[in-house]
Amino acid sequence: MAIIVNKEEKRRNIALSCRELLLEHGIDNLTIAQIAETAGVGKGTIYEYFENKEDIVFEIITTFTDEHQKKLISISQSEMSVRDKLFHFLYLLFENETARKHLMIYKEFLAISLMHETKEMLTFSEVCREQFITIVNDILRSGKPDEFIQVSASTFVLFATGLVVDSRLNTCDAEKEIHIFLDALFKNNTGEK
Amino acid sequence: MAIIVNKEEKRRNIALSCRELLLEHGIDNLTIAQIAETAGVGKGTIYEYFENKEDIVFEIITTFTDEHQKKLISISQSEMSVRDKLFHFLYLLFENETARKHLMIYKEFLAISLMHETKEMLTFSEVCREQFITIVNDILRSGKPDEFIQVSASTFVLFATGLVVDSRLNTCDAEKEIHIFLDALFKNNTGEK
DNA sequence: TATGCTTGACCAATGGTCAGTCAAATAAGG
DNA sequence: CCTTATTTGACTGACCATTGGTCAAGCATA
Repeated sequence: MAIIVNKEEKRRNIALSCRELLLEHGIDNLTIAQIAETAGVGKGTIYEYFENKEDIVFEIITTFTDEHQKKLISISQSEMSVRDKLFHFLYLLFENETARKHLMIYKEFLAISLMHETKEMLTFSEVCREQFITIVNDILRSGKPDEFIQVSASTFVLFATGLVVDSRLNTCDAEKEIHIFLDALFKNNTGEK
Repeated sequence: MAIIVNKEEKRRNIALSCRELLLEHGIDNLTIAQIAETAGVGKGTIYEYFENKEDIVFEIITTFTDEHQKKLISISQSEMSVRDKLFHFLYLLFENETARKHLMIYKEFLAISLMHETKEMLTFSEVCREQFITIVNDILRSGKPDEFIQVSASTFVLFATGLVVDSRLNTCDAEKEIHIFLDALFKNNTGEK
């Protein structure tokens, strides 16, 4: 017999070694040749571990979303008020330069996912959505009675998606829009007419 | 002198002749060769009237969005209640097979726009967003006093964008989500705690 | 004839393939 | 236990097909 490599691990390692490359070039300007070179393997080897280009990009993006999820959960479990938690949940992708790079990657992932609705893409997106909804529900339930607001987590997540997409426009200031959204929710909740 | 053609008109005609082609194949599986053949011109001619592939797709999509805008305005000017207007505003892209095809096109436009943030794309998206906001504001203002709800038009449009994107997922039932969203807005408005 | 529209052969870039090579582990032979 | 042969999975990069985009030549009309 010959060498047996851990396919999963190597797959992950190739992905990890190309994170910076993806941040620098964006999905569309990333070539397989670059990926192979950066990972230090031949072009053919890439196709030993990945189905196609999407598959690689997908794996790299997963390394980012894993990080993002952890941060969201840490926000959910923090000691902030419900409103502050919700704000940071939404604002996490905008709060600094690094976050904005991740936002860019996430937008490009959405782009691919919208254009080629492959089964893997959809499944992954569904899982992410479910996780987001779970986290928002945790946040909503974590509040004291006077912090209770009446809004479905799924509505919240839809707003978040819209924010990611439309934040590319100059006329859409993410921070401002989040505050407007939250103001509406919390103001309506005070019972005023 | 030789023939002088109306560039704008020919551009538009090429776009119009390729609407079905786009609906059938989707953006990514649409080739310039197909476009040229369908439009009945040589491949080189395409580049006489369009900068690049995006530019063509963009023009075709414009023929769809123009239609969509008109329908939205007609909803805005109808005699429905504010809630019904808002519902149809959001549900317009989901209500039948034809609409869903347009939805598909719009999603692919978003995909392109997210991946290549060219100046033209952004400008076009900004204009659309402004128009949507104007229409929603018209709807909100058209209500009788007892229909008044406190929500910013931009929040509404962000939700709409999120809905377009996430509607590709099985776990996101557009009609249901719209009702949940509107329920929250109109329920909160009754002043209950 | 002059002008400018039209064309399709051609080019470059790139995602993906595959026949061949390499090297480690095992088997066989002494 | 050492040496050699063999097997087999990993790896490679030249090559292929597709396709977006170019351009020199041709064509038709005023």
